[in-house]
Amino acid sequence: MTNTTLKLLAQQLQLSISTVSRALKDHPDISASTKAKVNALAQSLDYEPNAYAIQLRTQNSKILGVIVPAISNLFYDSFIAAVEEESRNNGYALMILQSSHNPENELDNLKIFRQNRVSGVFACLSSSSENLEVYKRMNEREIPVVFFDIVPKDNHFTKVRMADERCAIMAAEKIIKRNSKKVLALFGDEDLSITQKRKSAFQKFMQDFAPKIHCLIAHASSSKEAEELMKKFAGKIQKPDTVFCMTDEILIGVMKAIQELEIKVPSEIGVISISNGFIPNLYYPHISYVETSGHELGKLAFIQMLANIKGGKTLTELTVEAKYVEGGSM
Amino acid sequence: MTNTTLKLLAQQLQLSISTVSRALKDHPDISASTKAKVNALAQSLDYEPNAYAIQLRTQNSKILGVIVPAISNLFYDSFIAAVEEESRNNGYALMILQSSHNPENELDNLKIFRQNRVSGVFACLSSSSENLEVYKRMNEREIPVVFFDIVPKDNHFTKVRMADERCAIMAAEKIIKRNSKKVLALFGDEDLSITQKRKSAFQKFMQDFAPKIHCLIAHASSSKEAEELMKKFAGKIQKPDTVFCMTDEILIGVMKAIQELEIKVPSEIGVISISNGFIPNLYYPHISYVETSGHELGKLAFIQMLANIKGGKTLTELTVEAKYVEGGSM
DNA sequence: TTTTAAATTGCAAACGTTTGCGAAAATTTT
DNA sequence: AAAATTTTCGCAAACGTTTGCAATTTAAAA
Repeated sequence: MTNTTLKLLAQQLQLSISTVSRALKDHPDISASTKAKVNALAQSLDYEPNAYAIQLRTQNSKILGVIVPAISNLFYDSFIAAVEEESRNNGYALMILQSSHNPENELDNLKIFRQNRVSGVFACLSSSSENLEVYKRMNEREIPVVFFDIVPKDNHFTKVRMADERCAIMAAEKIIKRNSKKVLALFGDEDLSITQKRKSAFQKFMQDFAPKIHCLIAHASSSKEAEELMKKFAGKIQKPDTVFCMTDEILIGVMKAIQELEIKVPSEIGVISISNGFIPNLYYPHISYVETSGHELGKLAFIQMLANIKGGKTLTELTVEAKYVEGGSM
Repeated sequence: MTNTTLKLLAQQLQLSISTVSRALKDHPDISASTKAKVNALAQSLDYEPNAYAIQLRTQNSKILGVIVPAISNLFYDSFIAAVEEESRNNGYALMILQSSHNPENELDNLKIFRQNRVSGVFACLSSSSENLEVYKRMNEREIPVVFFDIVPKDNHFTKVRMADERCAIMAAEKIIKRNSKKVLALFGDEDLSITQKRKSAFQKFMQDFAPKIHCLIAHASSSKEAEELMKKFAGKIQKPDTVFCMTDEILIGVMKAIQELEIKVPSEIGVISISNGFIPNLYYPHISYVETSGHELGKLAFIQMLANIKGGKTLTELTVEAKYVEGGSM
């Protein structure tokens, strides 16, 4: 069965295509009676405008692209969910592609976006040492790009991210309040900018406000590594009394070790993490965490995108504030 | 900066648009020398075909739609990830929308898909008692629909899902092998078809092969409910020695209760679940589970989609097999 | 050299919209 | 009743492709 088109409607009504088109969008030039007729027929033939034709004609796709390293990820999926929601409410549809942490895929994805003439793209870099040429090219073509989470240092771009420094500092505050003596602080991959930010803020704050607390800093680039680090340090004579986990991934590893070694939380060890809350709430007691909401970030990103699309360039770096959520682990 | 078009290339090369078009797609009619010239210029002006124009002309969008109840979900996101991967490898782009468990959103989403003339849609029903009219309308318009996971009973549609009965039976087998005396079996929302399938298969198998095992059946429609049920039954005089969790959601609740009550796994209680593995592996010991892979399902769904697009109708219900993954909880 | 065949390219229509502008019809003003 | 105005509508071009067919050029055969 062939789709109903303006042409078809026009023929059946003995009207011109342009009249039908205008009638359907309630153009003042068209009389109420014709509008009624047109709408009625359109309804009954369930006419649905062909998005391609519209986009071709208007050069405005009403489609936004999203690139994430991986869709199945507790943080990104809530980001996506938020962006999707906002998009739908604003008449945009979403095209989502994942780079699988592979810069090559990222290029392919961007190509698809360009070919589909998306109105804008949300991008999370798949690696820190990224070639930003492509993104510059997007900007040249006047396709706004809003970076989120893992953003380039270059400030020719619009960026939204969590207030990473604040997150780390809030966690540090709690650790100090708890009267910890020895803390194990586990961070992620060393050359991720997010790691650097969180780590340096954390270290500085601890240094400045509680120089007596003994701080063990270590990096783990996987859950497994975090688990092993935790086991290693828990085996030492002077065990840490608090452990700080920079991400969910690390928390997962740490908790595995804690469960296996049957260490009591919070009496034997305090645990605090930065997370969106899903993982921390899986355990008993719930793990206390500084909340980084993918959802909030998504909403902020969307606002930025809209601003970019509408009003030309707004090159800023925005952050969303975090808050501390008390579990029972501290 | 305006986008490069065939027209522009043609002008610069003093060729006709059609020649340029053919040259770019390596049409045999065009001489090698012109092809070279055209390609060179296209390259340097980085020409990228306008997908809308192509789609308008060819009536073939190369875009697939996906509707899930929620993107941020451990099962669906791996499904999406798989479909995305396959799609990209086959030259399709993905448009993903979520219904947020709201049939009204589902309708909106389908509308967007129709307007974008997607080549096909993967759909997971947002509620069991769904009005399938819209989907029939999709089929009338020759837009293939492949249902996954939560599928309609009506068999006018192509469906892929987990082999739910087999999953439940495999779990039951393990429970019997373990010499359980009293098992608590927790299922999800009672009127979901997936619940019905898993439950009836489970019950029948237990009845047939181990009628002496005392089976407590209960339903929980949230993690919280599962937690409370678990606590309730663990408080009884005759505690269950094995608990079966139909989904991740239920497992999460059960594990919270188990951790809180400090019940030892597996010595005091055995735990088995149906899951994709992420949640079960968060605990120590790892929870044994029957694996339902969103990834596998995604791949199967994509194959079905391709078949539908290419070769007309193939109305079948396919299932992907499950396998048992030993953790340390049984 | 002429005829025939093959290789190479261009013309023009079509896909389904939107929109500036002009034309016709209906209404109001002189 | 004629002129001026307003309301209502249609024409046609444009967006960037693809593709059947015709036209031209080149090479091969007679």
